Amino acid sequence: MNATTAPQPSPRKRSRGRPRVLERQTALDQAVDVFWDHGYEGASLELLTEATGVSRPTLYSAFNDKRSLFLAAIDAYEDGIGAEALAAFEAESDIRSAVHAFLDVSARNNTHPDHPAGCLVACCAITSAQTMPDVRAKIEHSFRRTEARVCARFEREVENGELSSEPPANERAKLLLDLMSAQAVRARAGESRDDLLRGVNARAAIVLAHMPSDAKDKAR
Amino acid sequence: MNATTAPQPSPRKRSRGRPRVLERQTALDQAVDVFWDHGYEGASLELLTEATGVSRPTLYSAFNDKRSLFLAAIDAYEDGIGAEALAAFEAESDIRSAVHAFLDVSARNNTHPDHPAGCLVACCAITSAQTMPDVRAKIEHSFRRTEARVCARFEREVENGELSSEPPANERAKLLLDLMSAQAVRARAGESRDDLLRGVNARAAIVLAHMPSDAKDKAR
DNA sequence: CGAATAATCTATCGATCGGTATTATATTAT
DNA sequence: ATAATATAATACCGATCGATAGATTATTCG
Repeated sequence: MNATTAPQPSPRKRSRGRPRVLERQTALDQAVDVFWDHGYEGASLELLTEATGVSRPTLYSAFNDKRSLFLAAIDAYEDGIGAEALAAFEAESDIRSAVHAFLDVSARNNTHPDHPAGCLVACCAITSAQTMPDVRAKIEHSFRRTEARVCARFEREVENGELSSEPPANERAKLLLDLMSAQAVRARAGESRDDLLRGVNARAAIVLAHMPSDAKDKAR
Repeated sequence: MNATTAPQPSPRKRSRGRPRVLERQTALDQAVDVFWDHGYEGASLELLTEATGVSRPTLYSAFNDKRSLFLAAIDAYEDGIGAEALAAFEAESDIRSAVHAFLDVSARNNTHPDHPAGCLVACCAITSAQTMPDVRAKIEHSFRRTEARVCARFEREVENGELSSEPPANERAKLLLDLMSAQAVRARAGESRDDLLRGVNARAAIVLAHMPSDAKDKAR
């Protein structure tokens, strides 16, 4: 769970003044789609207020400025859509199903009709990584975390004898994340949902295959 | 070779008026770095004129507007830095060396100290793919082309008996491009040149390995 | 009922955006 | 020289940028 900005008590305490109409999470979800479509620089306050349905000052009272809103939107994405692939991965008991589910959910989210193509993090925030150090740190942390969780699972499966110890679990985890990133790029470049889904089986097989990291191994 | 805008006769004909100081290719190379750093929306005319060293109207006389300049910059990138990995791939006679060179050059370009991190196409233009259809088309075309060239080479190697026919050459090609995209994302997310280069051997081995696309194949 | 409080919106800020009309400058042709 | 021509820079355009001051509205407390 991320806590970049102040929390919002769930059963909101009846307080004195005018009742709040801005629902933080809802507004964030709308903002996510705007940033996802246009990137940070391309997401104007006009687009953001239009999408969230609240005025500029209301948005600024909840989030400090556009930059903070962007960071909060990245968190919201990572806690929501961005977390689904890993959740699906961890929900499967069979490692083959788990890898498949990870890529399948990822592919579907990258081409979901209700959202922009690709991945907010891999396709949009990544652009801002060069100029906004905290965005880069956020992306790096997110990748590291997912990779660590996947790696841990792979290590368990090696112990269970379900996965070969070669290549090492951490390399296998890196590979799975690489293929996730690549799917996002492909989706953003226009690859259709069907095409992407057709590739899931092959990608899952690659991740699960026994592939010695020793480059001298014969390929023929 | 791309020809989005008017060509510039190489031994420029001595013409009547004031001699031209703007060197199209040089200006484009500078513009590439600005877009690469800031993305399309973040690359202001002020940054672009500062980088190219010419004034706004001069830039507009050579390229029609910011959008056209961006498209031309993408072309310049693809014809230059973006073409190096494929060139290195095709320059190697041994397929193992070729795959390694492709990933190695790609990794080095993604972390070159003289340029922004990552890849202009995969990390910056990709953001604009959602809002600028011709950018998306350009990316798609570029990917397709590289993939086709790699695929053709793989097919030849299968005929030569240097590569197994399973997985099919086109899947192997897709995989190599996926790993290239993933390297770009990783570089942009902050992965160091050394870390990236350390992964090249493993990635090359994955591409070269015999990995049946049949998902039922045992992974243990 | 006011008074106090809190959240909202209208209207507007200066700065910067992409883009251009105009003028200045450097060359060749006559 | 002077005219013709081509390129470049100065200065500025309206529009939009992110951000905010101040007025407005809706609620609770006394």
